[in-house]
Amino acid sequence: MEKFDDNLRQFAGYSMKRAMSLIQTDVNAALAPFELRMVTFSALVVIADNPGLKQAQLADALSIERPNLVLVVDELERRDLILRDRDPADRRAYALQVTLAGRRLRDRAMAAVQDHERRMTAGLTEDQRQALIAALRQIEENGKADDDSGKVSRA
Amino acid sequence: MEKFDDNLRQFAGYSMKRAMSLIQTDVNAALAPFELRMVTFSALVVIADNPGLKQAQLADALSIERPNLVLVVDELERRDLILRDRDPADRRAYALQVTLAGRRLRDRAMAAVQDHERRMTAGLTEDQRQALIAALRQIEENGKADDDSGKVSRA
DNA sequence: TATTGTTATACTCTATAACTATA
DNA sequence: TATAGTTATAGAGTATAACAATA
Repeated sequence: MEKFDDNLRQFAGYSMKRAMSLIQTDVNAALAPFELRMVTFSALVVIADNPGLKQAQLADALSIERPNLVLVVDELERRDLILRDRDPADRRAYALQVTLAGRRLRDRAMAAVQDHERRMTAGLTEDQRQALIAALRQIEENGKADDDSGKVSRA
Repeated sequence: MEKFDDNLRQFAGYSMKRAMSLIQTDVNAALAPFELRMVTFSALVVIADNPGLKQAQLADALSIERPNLVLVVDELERRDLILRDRDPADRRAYALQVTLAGRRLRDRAMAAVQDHERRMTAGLTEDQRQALIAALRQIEENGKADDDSGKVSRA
């Protein structure tokens, strides 16, 4: 049963949209006990791994627009998980730092997300999981290349 | 450069979100000449492949909520790409049918989406592309199973 | 002039409750 | 009472323009 969409299943994007929707639901449930969402978790991890990062750099790393990042950083700062140090060399910019509480929450959330990953990729071998991630990165590279060439030809 | 998010790259969901965002942009650009979006294209294809389908069945097949499907079907009907036949056996329901114009537009849009698929999966062998789709379907099954068990234990 | 962070805003996607007409 | 389609609405997520402070 449920083969109404057979013709769409030839497209990676179609299955990806469906898989992504379920992953989003599952990871948000996994992060709910920590009052984190996918984007706040991602920001927390990247800040912890890259002390002194500026907001613009973080937005670029996570591929989100700067205005949308402001509320994410606000939320992490309000909960004392990170702090906004002033960059002495450039007083416009913040140097983002994780706090001890932030590091501890990240560790617990990271374990929960790893559980989530194991749940969602159950039935795949580790090789298959790595091949999946590699294929997704290839698509990302292809998409970025198209994006760039579009920008260049428009410019 | 740009390895700020190395720690997040171990998660399929993280790379998937990034790949999906670029796919969405690219497929919408590919469908723009036909004034279709991903969801209207998908609905058109499934209706064409399953004449007489009811809206509730279509919503279920595409995993979108019934209220959100209404505007999608409205749009396709307004453009005379599909029509809403009344089901004589159940006067509450519509039997959705593709029109000749709808079939023709679907054919042209399908070719454009196949081009898009080739562009986005460039650099992958056909085996790798098929493995990607299989892995995504496995994740979808895992996510559905979790979803269901959640519902059961809550019920 | 250009850039950092910010505000305001708008548009899409998604989810739920409640209605109507039929069953 | 349950279901098909609909309406209204609210919440995310995402994108752009424009501003103040600083470079």
